[in-house]
Amino acid sequence: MELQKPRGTRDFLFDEMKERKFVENTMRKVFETYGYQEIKTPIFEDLALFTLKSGEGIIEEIYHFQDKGGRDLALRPELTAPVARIYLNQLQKAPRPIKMYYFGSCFRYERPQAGRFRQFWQFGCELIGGKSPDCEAEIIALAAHCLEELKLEDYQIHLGNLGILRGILTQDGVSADQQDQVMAIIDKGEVEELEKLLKELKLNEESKNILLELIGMQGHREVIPVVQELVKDYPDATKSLEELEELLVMLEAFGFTGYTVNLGIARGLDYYTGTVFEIYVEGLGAQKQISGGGTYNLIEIFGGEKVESTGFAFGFDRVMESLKIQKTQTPLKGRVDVFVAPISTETKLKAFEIAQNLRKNNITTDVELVGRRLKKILSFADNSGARFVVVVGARDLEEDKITLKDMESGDQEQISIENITGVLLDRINTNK
RNA sequence: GCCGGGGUGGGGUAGGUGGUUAUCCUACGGGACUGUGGAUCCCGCGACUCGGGUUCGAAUCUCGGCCCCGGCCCCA
Repeated sequence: MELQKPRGTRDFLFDEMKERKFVENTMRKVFETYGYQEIKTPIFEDLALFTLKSGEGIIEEIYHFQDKGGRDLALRPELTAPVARIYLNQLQKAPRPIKMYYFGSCFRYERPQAGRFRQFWQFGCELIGGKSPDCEAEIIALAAHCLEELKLEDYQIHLGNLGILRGILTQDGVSADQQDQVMAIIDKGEVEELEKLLKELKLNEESKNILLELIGMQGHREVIPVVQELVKDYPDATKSLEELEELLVMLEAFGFTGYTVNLGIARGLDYYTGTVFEIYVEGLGAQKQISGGGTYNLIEIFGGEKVESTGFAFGFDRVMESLKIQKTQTPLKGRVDVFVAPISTETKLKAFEIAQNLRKNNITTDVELVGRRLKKILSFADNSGARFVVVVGARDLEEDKITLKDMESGDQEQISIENITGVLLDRINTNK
């Protein structure tokens, strides 16, 4: 094998592409139902767009290069930053809230493993300039709606609010930088290490215990009063908790109650502020998360005026994998509905004419281009998934007719050329 | 960057203690069958991941690269 695709990339063949397109189109439909409009941003951007947000360390994981003008560019590792850039460049004065969605591939220089590739796709959205928790409720409902529409069965949507943990830390005088450290460890779920760090930060004993209790807290509505009691002496945390409670009430109105409240969600990113959520599917290997999002403050980091935004993205490849392991069927259509088969070279031109006529009537049609004998054509047509074959032979043509063969039943009949389109449209539509 | 398991025709595989022409299934092309498919039979096409080493001789043993699978790190 001389020519290989780069490490961590994939080719998608016909059937897989059909499945991916089905999922893509389903998501598109749902996002648009909620009033989102699609945007497309460049595959590469200034490297600075990504380092600004995530620090220089991230360069290790970015495909970056210099172009011939010496500009430092990068293949985008994610889509939130480009969307924030678009907002700053062109949409600051657009009527709010702004709802946009995107679908595109991102690139990260990482070691490939289950559910992790060097080129991968994200399908997501951003809602800029709305109000929490209203936006969050709608977005979570949207995410759940997508999965429902895709008929994915087993998944868990976990909700949390970073303001609760941060509220406690702030009140105890833990600086923002130190808080980020704490959140990072919570995100990893390493309790012992967390205790160690909290001791170093000289957090008071009571706050420490509350914090440790909170991050293990998971459940439905009933955890709210429990948390309320725990944080009652922390006004900021209490305020965030109220926001979370409000979110749950709103979610009910949006018709979604299948969530798990999980205060241990921290997200790896520093710019998330309040509500966060993640969606998990079991059995995906080390990468069980198929989606994540929340409310963040990225635009301010980029130097814009403070405007709240909420967003989330599906790891598209992981959604595909989830559907696969849960054996969810996506409809697979054949390549064409009709195959036009000339019996000999004498009838070839007539066959082209007929095929073209069908196509102009929106019937997916293939016509023999290899000059094979009829037997082979029928076999090939069958493999193509064609439901009908139009056999074009000299004998029929003398009467201005063709033979229409139904590949499922094997039945065939003579039909006059002028009626083919009508007959086929009729049968294809009633057969659906 | 680290650890473990792998890599044989287009796809799926057998062989692995070194030794003739590398097995089988499938797909593909042609024919038996010059206007009727998914059946049968015949023929054909086509592979040891790459490079070095050991050896009279390597798909097989050995070292390294590349790639795949899984895990660690990381995960915007």
